[in-house]
Order: sequence, then structure tokens, then C-alpha cells
Amino acid sequence: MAGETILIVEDEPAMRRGLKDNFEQAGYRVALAADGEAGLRAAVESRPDLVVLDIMLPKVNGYEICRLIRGQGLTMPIVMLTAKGEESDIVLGLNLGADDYLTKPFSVRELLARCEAHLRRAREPAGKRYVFGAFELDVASRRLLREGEAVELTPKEYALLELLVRRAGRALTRDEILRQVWGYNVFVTGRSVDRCVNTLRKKIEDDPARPRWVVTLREVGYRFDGGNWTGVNQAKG
Amino acid sequence: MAGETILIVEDEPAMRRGLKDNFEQAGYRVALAADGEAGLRAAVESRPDLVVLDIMLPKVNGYEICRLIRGQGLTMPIVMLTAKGEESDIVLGLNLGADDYLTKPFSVRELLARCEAHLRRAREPAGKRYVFGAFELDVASRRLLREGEAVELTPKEYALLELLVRRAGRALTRDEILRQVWGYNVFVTGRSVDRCVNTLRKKIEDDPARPRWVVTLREVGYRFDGGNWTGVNQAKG
DNA sequence: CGGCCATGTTACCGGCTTGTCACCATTTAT
DNA sequence: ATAAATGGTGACAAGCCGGTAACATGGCCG
Repeated sequence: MAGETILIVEDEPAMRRGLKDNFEQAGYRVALAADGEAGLRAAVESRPDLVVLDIMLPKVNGYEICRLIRGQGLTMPIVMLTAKGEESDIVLGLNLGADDYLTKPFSVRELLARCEAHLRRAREPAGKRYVFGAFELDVASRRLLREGEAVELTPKEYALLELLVRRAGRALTRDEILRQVWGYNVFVTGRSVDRCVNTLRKKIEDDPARPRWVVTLREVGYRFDGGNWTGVNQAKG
Repeated sequence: MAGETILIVEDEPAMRRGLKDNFEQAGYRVALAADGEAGLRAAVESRPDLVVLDIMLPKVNGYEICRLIRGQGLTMPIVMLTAKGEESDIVLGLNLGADDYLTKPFSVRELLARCEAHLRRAREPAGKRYVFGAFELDVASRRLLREGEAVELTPKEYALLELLVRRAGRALTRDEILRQVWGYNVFVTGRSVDRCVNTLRKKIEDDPARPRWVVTLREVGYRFDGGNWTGVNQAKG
């Protein structure tokens, strides 16, 4: 599966390796860079969806990289990693252009959570509408309409549907779904996904036993079959 | 859309440079001032559309600048930048006529977002009226009328309603509402939003238990359902 | 100085959501 | 073919969330 791509710019090998493992474990694709120069190059060329950027880098520091990346017109979220004692520098402007920063030592789980939050925000072209069949999913208002009539969805159902629709045509593992819909620190059986899919199907499928939209991928998870749908991109408000 | 002029009053060169880059990147014209005196002069002479004002400035501090700018009869939005530990002064700053403030280190993206919000508001024609059902919200006079009769709203209730109505049809998170209505660094429980919605509903809903206008989005926040309303865009009332 | 009003917090309640379990259907492997 | 595994589905109980009222606080004005 093709998750989003994270670029990790970190000179210390152990940390670099650890971060790579963790992000891949979480379902992302990972690009690595060991110094500022390579980091900037990678950011420009491979256009990652998010950059994790250590501040203490040989030759060019994180702040410069950050500024240069932004100077290229790139707008992806940048999360900075700083060591204790560098905080005062942050106040002086190291955070310029970055979206977030964590102080070492940090919890990897927290880093993942924050990155996920930024990605979610960046993913959202707020005001976008997804049309499939007689349905219309309006992200901005968090509503699902069937021929203009509102379909009542529970929070989980809505979140699930939005995720599926956004990634229409892509296989989503239960794990991925759990992470995106339920969050990180939640201990929930994978079956809960099935359960939620189940109730969702009752509301959007003509024949829930023979689903048209949310199809099961045995041993894997689910996939939304948008097929020949009309993706309407509405100007933001 | 953009092209508006931002005046940045900031004594620290790196920060000044970074802010300039970022605002220009975002499509604004930028005027710079390195100290309070120059800042005040620039504000008066070049009439920027918005001022970004550091508080710690040589010679004259940000509060004074703010007061003096307002004393000149200038009404453009002023966004203050403060360092940690100066928070206690914030109330002072807001009272002196600042519209917003951020605490360093801040995300430049957030600063841009807030400035954009202020500019959007300033751009909006005063005297706009929103009509829904038998109600009429008159922004210019900050009044809500029900069939011509004034409905008494507390300041918070009014601010909440105005926000909801302005963003009618959009899902608003509690967090968003808190920041827009209560302000940014205010420490207030999310429940306060609920409570305010509660009292507001009593005044505008026929059946507060089954709200027609302000609908609850479980686990998220609220949304104003303008539905089939009559949006009257009246220049000047 | 005292009372009123706005508003934030706390507590409690009721309902909806949802996670789990249990059982069944279907598919897959041996 | 049979057993194991996987997912669909109904039931159910627990927990969470928001509505609501009561209380506390603090500012403003007479």
C-alpha cells in the first residue's frame, strides 16, 4: 500500500534508523537524509508529504533547511526535533516556517501522533465534496446526503466513511483504519472495524450483504470502490 | 485576493527576515520597521492593512506603539508577538487595542492563518445581514432581531452566534469555537462552549431540545444549519 | 459597599455509541 | 471433505458525551 511519504532529515544513524522503523511500522513510506544538503534536495525532488527535521545538522542547520524548503514554495508540514537546551534558540526564530517541534527526548508515539495530525490537516482540502452514486459526502459540514436528504451517521461511521472515500480505490488495512479513525493510544480489537463497517453498510448500501461501495478484502481490510464517480472539487470558503 | 500590505515591527534581524520572507511568499507586500519609533511612523505613513508587532522593542515597547497607533485613529488589525513569560501582559495588550497575539515560539503557518482571518474580517463589508427563519442578525449593530423584535444576547452568546452564522453549514470544532470566540491563550474548558450554546439555544430555538439551527456534532462541535435560508447581502444598513 | 449580571466550573443524568462476545456463513487449506 | 480461519451480524452492557441546572466568581454600576 502506498501511505504518505515522510522525509526524515537526521544525522545521527541510530535515531535515523529508529525513526524510519517507526514510521514504516505505522504504514508510511520513508525517505531519509543524513545532512541538510541531502535533506533539501530530497524535499525538493521527492516531494514528501511531511518532513521531520532535526535541528542540529552538519553544515546547514535545520532552520536554514526549513527556510530554503519554504523558499521553494513547498508547503508541506515540517516538524522539528530539538535537543534540550536549544529551546532558547527556538524563541529566536528557529521555528520559523516549521509547523511543530518536539524536544528530545520525545515519545515516538507522540511524534507519530503529531505528524498524523498535521497530515490530516494538510490532507483536507476543506470544502471538498465526494459524490458517489446518489450520495454526496460534504467534508466541511461533516454531512452525508442521499439525494439531498441527510443520512444520519455516528461519529465513528462518519470518520470511517470519510477515510475510505478519501482513499477510494485503495486497499486499507484494519490497522491503518484503526490508526486513522480510532487514534493511536486506543486499544481496540480489529473486529471493531468490521463492526463499524457493518453498521455503515446498512446505511449506504442497497444490499449490505452484497456491498457496492465498501468492499471487503479478505485477510487485509477494506476498500472503497468509487469506480466511476464524480469527484467534485468545490472552492473553499 | 492578497496584495495587502503587512507592517512588521520586529527588532531581531533573523526573525524580521524570516517573517518578511514568509509573508511575501504568501503574496503580501511587506513593510519593515526595526524599532518602535520607526514602526509608528510607518504605520501612520504607509497605512498598512495589518500590523505584526513584537512586544519587546528598543526605545518604545509594543504596547505603547499599539496605543499610539490607535490614538491616530487607525483601525487596522494588530497582531502582537510575545515571548514566554510575558503572558501576564497580554490582557494589557488586548485592552490597548491589539486584536490578537501569539506566544513565541509560534508556527508561522498559524501566524499567517490568523492574519488572513483578520484581514478577511476587515475586508468584509460592514452592515451585512444574515437572515434565517424569523431571525435577522445585523452584524453592524451587533443585534439579533426576531420578527423585528430585539432578542437580548450576552456578549458571548452574540459572538458565538455570529461565528456560527458566518460559517453556516460548516462543522466547527469546540477548539475552533473557543479560539474564535474566547480568544487564543485563554484557558477555558470546552464545556463552556456547550454551556454557551445551551443558553443561546434557549433564545433562538423553538424547541431547544430539538435544535433547528445550532445542531450538535457529537465528539466534534457544532454546526449552524442555515439550510434554506435567505442570505441577504446588504451593503450598508 | 452591595447587588446584579455574565460566565466559567462542577456535578449529575440520560441516551446514544460502541466495543465485545457469541454465533453463523463463507472461504481456504490440508 | 473436513477443519480452521475469517468476516458478517445480532445482542448487550458499559462508558462516554452532551444537556442541564446549580454553584462560584468576578466585574460593573449604582
